[in-house]
Amino acid sequence: MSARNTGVPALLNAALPRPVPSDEHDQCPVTDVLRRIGDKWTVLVVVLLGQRPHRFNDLHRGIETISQRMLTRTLRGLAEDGLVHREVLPTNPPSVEYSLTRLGRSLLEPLSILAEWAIENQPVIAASRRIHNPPSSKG
Amino acid sequence: MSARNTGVPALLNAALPRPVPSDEHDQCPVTDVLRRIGDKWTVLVVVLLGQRPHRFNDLHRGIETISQRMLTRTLRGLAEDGLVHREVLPTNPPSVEYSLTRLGRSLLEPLSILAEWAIENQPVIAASRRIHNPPSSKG
DNA sequence: CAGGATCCTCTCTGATACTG
DNA sequence: CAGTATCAGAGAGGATCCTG
Repeated sequence: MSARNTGVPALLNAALPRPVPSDEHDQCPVTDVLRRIGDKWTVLVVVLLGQRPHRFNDLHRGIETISQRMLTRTLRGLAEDGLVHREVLPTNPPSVEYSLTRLGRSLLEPLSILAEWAIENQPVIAASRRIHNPPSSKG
Repeated sequence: MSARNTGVPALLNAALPRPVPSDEHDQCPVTDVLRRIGDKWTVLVVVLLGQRPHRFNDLHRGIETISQRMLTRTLRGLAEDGLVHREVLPTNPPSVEYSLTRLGRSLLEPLSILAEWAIENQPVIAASRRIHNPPSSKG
């Protein structure tokens, strides 16, 4: 019970002592990461690649509702950040294999913790939404 | 070294056994949470409220570059999900105090872990981006 | 003080068609 | 197979003006 029982984590508490860094917010690594994994498909792709490497159409079939365009963009963004490794295999026709880098795999841990929180508190959040968005206040 | 040394967290590994839940992805609580905190201001507001309760213009001044519109929307979303409590104080003119709920405070923990990861790996990510986005491949 | 209403811009996302 | 290019719609985000 060292850091587990800390109500307010030290890291977030120590930061932001000023009125408002303004442009510092744009360059904040936390904001940066959140905006990358906060899109529609990134996390799902990361999780799938966390299970095993995938080829492009392998992922495409694996997700079904994702468009090639978004899959391409998602993989591109992940590769650009060094979370995913893209390797062209010398087959015929050429195939491309995507896999998590060490950095990408390391993201799985904090992600799983957040996922655990989300799953655990889903009912509370859903209930709160129902209260604030009554289906219809009596008909 | 129970869960700390696990390369791939059990939670994420156990999930998604199927080809692709498709609509299940839209209702996934993890995706849901990520899309809420993945926007531009939510996390910053949560962190500020994690330090102490704030009034509306208190937050507005505290962030500076946020528009009233986005601050309103952000607080609204957070209150709707039950992460933030909105209380109208009987002052004249009326003031409104925002504070984290217990649910909101509980989010600080997983958030700080992700923040720690982001800060720790920021240099690697930035370096990867520079490699993939050369400022100009020589003239 | 704490917003609401309106207008505008940009990005995300998706559907479709085409290519090496 | 693994993409690229283009078009179109929805939502995020911001600026400005107005209100109780």
